[in-house]
Amino acid sequence: MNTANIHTWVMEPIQAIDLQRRLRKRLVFEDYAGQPELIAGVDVSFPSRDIALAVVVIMEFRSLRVIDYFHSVEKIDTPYIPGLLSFREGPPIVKALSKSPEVDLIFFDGHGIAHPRGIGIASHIGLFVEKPTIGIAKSLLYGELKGHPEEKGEKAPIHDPDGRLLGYAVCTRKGVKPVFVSPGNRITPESAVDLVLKTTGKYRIPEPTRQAHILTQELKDQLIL
DNA sequence: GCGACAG
DNA sequence: ATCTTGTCGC
Repeated sequence: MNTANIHTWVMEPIQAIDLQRRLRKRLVFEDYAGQPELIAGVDVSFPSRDIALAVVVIMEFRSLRVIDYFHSVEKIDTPYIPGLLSFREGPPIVKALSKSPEVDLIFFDGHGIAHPRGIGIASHIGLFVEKPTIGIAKSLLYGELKGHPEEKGEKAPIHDPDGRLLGYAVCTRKGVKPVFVSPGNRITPESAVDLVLKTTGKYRIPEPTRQAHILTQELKDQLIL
């Protein structure tokens, strides 16, 4: 009997893949079309090979102003393997989220369901929270793109081999590579794109994730190793 | 066997 | 992700 649950992170790749196949069945495909008040952006940096620093930025949706942030530092032995990112960055992220206040929506650096087994980091971590999560990746991991958005606001669908919609490549700034948006949990591809565009300013990366990334780098330089 | 491969 | 300088373009 396998007693592995969502709180289990350390295991061999084969076991991790098996766990993903079981966990993806728990994902909820309902929609979230409300106007959030508080949102969060999550990112992770590595001050050294096996030390991960996760940051959760809390911001106000309407003003996109950073209200507060929380972080955690953890020793990580799990290597990075495409498709298993959540097993490497999950531990510090969940710990930082446990220190954070409740928000209405969370943005992650990586994919949601646009993943080989339909459960990227935004989806996996989405199972830990009771809120909608969105995955925003800087490059494609899985799925086929039909088109190339060129103007800000335009999007091109990402489909799996069977033609099912996984998410969208979204142009967040004219002339630059699009960001790949997919639902983490409890949200639809369309709403995810809508919220990404509403939280995008003058940069390619939406503010939640962008601010989290900036803080992750600044805090890294303040650590005494 | 070959190519692809989030951060 | 991380290691690293300058450089092309809006």
